[in-house]
Amino acid sequence: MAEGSTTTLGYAILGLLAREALSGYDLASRMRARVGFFWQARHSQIYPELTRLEEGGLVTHHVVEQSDRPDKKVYRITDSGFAALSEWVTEPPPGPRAARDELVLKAYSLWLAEPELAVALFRDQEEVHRERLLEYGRIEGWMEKEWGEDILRTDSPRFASYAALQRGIINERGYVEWCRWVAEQLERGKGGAG
Amino acid sequence: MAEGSTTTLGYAILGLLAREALSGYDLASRMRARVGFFWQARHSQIYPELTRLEEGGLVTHHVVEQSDRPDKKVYRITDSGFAALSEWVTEPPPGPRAARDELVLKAYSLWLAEPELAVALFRDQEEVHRERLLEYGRIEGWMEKEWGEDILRTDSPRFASYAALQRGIINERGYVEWCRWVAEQLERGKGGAG
DNA sequence: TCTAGCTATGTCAATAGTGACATAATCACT
DNA sequence: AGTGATTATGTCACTATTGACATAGCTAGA
Repeated sequence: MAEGSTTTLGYAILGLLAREALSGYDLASRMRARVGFFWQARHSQIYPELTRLEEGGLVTHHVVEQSDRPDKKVYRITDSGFAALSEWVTEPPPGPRAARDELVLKAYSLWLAEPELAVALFRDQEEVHRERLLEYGRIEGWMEKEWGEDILRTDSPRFASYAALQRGIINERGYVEWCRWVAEQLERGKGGAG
Repeated sequence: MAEGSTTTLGYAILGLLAREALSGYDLASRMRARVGFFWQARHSQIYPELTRLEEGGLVTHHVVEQSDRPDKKVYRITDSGFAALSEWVTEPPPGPRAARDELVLKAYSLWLAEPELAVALFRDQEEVHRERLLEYGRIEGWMEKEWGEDILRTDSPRFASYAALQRGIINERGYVEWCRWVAEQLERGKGGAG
């Protein structure tokens, strides 16, 4: 039970429920779209975690009957859940371990690759991240237009959403830059130096 | 035993063994230092994985007897291992799932935080990433000085190391920028807008 | 009526990763 | 002789995550 504490996934769920009450199904779609660019989870992870959170007293649920679609369990964060989340937010994240990135791992062995295939890979990834950057830019524009000054009101969830999005934008910008640089080196290279 | 394929961790290990023969212990320290900024693994994961790689015929080992310290098993990549690694390198990484980042997750719930504690967290993280950026910059300078033109020879492991490091540098630069921006918003904010 | 698709909730086996435990050789120092 | 650090290899229990399987209600269109 361990009242008042949970896993990182638990805090991700609480972070969403702190804004609005949601079903497991809705949480799963939020995890794909909204929060998905820095934390992901499948419904197979979410449903059991909701049970644990409820056992720990951090969320409660009630069944909502629907006529046009199947009934659902809507989960709501408790005072205890708010308290746990608020405490966790300012605790320093553990260790200096950086993120795992498979493309960088591939780059580390890139000297073994067929040059044409390597260029194709990085041009392709450049495009993937450029698309994602554009998508984030669209969301940013929407937030600025729809939310106005709220995005700078640091005690509002809108600021928090905007801040998280900024990390995504900066990250994708850097990723595009890197992919392009690698591709250019490979194109220029053709095996020889300068 | 599924000849010629392995897990991502397996390719990380092969990527190191493609450059030099190493013991499990040495691999573990490389995983902390060299490759550690984009892929990490404990020795408890590495030793079993080496066994699997050997069963799959991708690596072999021989025992090296040492007088000044305990004996060790030195692992060497096989032709089959080189082939598997070379193929994997240019395969597009799966899915569009971005990296998990706990600090961004915290940012998403930052509206619930004590403002002073939130500023402290992001100033602290800014410093952490600034330090890491400086460290990467030192390594970059060392590579450029020691390796010269080799870092642009795209069929050399030195280029591959340099390219992977570039991702780390760009990433940390962006991370520092973001932390600073968040901290500034929080300091300026004090709960009100603009 | 049948089908496809979306909403909705769950379980389960397998893989990936962490942290603790366990053992042992060797060296430097006290 | 004892202590602590480093090198060296391994196991084990637990947690985290994925992908497949399973079920079912409801709607819209062929």
